[in-house]
Amino acid sequence: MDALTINEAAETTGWSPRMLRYIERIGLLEAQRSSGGYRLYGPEQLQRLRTLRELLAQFDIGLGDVGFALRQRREQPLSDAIETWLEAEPAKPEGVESSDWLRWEQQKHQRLLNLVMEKNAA
Amino acid sequence: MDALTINEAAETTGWSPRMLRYIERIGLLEAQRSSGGYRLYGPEQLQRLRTLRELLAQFDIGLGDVGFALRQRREQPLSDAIETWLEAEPAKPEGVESSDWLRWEQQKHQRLLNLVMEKNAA
DNA sequence: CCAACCTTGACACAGTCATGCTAAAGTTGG
DNA sequence: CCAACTTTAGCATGACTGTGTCAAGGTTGG
Repeated sequence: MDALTINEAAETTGWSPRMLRYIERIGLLEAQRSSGGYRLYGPEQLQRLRTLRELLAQFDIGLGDVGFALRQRREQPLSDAIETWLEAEPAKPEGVESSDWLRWEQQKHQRLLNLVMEKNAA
Repeated sequence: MDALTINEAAETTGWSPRMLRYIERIGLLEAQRSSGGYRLYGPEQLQRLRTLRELLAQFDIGLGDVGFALRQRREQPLSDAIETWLEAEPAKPEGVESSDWLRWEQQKHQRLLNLVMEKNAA
């Protein structure tokens, strides 16, 4: 069972010790602890830390993004809600073409009426 | 076909006109355009805008988070990469208990050796 | 025992996010 | 034609992100 302390781990993974603590703090990867409280990184953790770097660089995303992805996979309702919202998206409002748009605003009255109704409905 | 202009849409959805443009800019929801370039929000868009507000409030997330979710569902490789990375997570390093940790660092020599080897491997 | 390393906490700072507001210029519709 | 509204672009800001660094105080292991 080999395990590196934070500075050693930092050196092998390319992260700074500061960032290793930060990464742990935002819930992305936590290290074992020695009885005295020292963080101890095993080979598996080290690998994951390196992979994480590649991940961020390759797609130009941030730690927060990965953190959010993690949250999504943990909070199903959140994931569902977002999924639902995005689902209604690909429907690029078709069927409303030029001919219709020609009188798109024939009378503001109607629109304002809707506006009011929507207000009351809310 | 009713459609509201940006200020009207802002009023009914609770967003500010500024934010409606911002939401469009980050790719979350785009409105139709009049021949002159005015944004026109249909009932569907208005509903989605309201839903979006609830979504953010209910889970305390930001527009950027939704934007990231959108990006994930569009860029499969990104989604896969993150999924893969997260997958290796639930494995809370089991099998390494007290007894093992008692001599977790019996000799730094071994660890430093590993460190060097890892370096060379990289 | 003690030099070397680690821990948490705090101050710092450039960069991004979410917003507002203003200016210059074009659109709309009565 | 013109008042009212919209568009894009830019400056501004408070809050948060990612990162460094320093201080005071424990841990480790030879």
